[in-house]
Amino acid sequence: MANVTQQSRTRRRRKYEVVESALERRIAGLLPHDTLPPERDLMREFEVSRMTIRQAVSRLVARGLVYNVQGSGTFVSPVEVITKTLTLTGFSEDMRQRGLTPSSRVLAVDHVAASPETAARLGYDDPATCPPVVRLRRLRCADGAPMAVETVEVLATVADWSAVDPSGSLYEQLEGQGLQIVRAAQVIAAVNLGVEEAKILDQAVGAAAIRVSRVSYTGRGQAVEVGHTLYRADRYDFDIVVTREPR
Amino acid sequence: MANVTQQSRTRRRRKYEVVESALERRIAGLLPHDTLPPERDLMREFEVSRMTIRQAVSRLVARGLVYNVQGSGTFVSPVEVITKTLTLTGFSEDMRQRGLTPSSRVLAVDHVAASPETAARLGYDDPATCPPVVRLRRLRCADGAPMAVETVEVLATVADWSAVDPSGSLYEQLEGQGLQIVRAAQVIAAVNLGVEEAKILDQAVGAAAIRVSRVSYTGRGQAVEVGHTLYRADRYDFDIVVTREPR
DNA sequence: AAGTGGTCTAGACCACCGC
DNA sequence: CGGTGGTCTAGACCACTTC
Repeated sequence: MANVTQQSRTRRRRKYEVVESALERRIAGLLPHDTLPPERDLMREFEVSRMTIRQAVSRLVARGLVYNVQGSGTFVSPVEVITKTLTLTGFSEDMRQRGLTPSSRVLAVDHVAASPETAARLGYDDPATCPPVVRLRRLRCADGAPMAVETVEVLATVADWSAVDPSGSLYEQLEGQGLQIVRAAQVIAAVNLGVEEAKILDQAVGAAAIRVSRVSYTGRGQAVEVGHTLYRADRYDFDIVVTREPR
Repeated sequence: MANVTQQSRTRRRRKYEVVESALERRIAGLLPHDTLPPERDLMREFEVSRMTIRQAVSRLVARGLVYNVQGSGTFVSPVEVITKTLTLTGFSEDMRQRGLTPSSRVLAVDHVAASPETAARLGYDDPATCPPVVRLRRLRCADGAPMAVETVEVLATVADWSAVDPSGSLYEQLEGQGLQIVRAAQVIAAVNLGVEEAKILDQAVGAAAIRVSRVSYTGRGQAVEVGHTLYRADRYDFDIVVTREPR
């Protein structure tokens, strides 16, 4: 059967993953500012080295579940909401996280040459060297009501498009084909809706809207997707968590 | 002299910091997708253990300067812009990063009891138990022109307010007093400007604006500041980098 | 002084990539 | 197959907090 690089199913569970999820379950039963056992105790309990414990704990710190105080201990974070958003999600995943049901109406789907602007955003200095793109324009709805108008352009060469359903979650389908998008640069701006956009979104002309422009990259830093999404401001806001030091 | 917990000036330079900045300089002279030396070579070069090398490299990966490919090597990332924003910055720092000169006009500064809503956002279930706050409302300008209206409320108990200049960078001054804000939850929304706001920002009534609401936390997860900032949409956008997996 | 997390060493084996 | 990054061990000393 298929071609796609098979990522070994049921691969060995990393020890730090075992410790991490065990601690996560334990944290769920604790109160804010409760103390976790010292790392040296956890070593004995899980029968692993201290570095493995520290890797597990540091992942929990990065996720905001616990915090360290040097010379004192490791403690449960008081804010649980804080792990909300910061991760790259497509519209469908985003809506499901918010407890809404996503749906789509496909407005246009084309297989076209990349415009000079798109080519530039994808990192091609010379537009002629840029492969064609699949251009998809969709009205995205949540619980049946219009939420956003989205335009995405993906390098046609990175996926098997005959297997893609344009009304479903693009990110999830691309991931299923082995395309790993790891990072995206987004620009969030506020705009007043124009006549056409207002009509599509069932809003008044001039109503405020959130415009998110995006360039997505693989782990190797190759840009594979550009897009922009125009959200109804009365139904959508953008939750992020920012940190002072870069991790 | 002062009280503040003095964080040892000129503390010992960590070995991984030395390696990190040395590699950073080297990367600056390389091209995208160029190969970094293998970790075992770097061990010998810097005369440190492999774990120290890996810690330095992993920080560069987290910052987006390089990427790893298992079984192959470590390579220079093609996108340099990508380390732009994601870190928590105050207005002054933000503007300087964008190459603009920040200034302020103080509209109001009060020492008041926390409103029930503010107390709730700071994590106090019972407003009566919440300490008073210092409330500061400012017009923020960039290169002399209005950019944003900002309201911040900080727990009065966490700083020595007699030493704070309300027209300067609040975050930097609080940090100078030893108050470490590590993380903030932000909600970004688009709004249409009302009459009063429009006048202050020198915009038309109904013009789109970006509204950022924020709750800031220390490393221990204690909320110490709430605030919201209203930016002119024609002069400001919000650049962030999101990752697929939380670090 | 004792206990904690932070840094660091010098090894080892594994999983994966490219030849 | 050799070389690479990914994981893991069993220690050590340091910096800091708490008593």
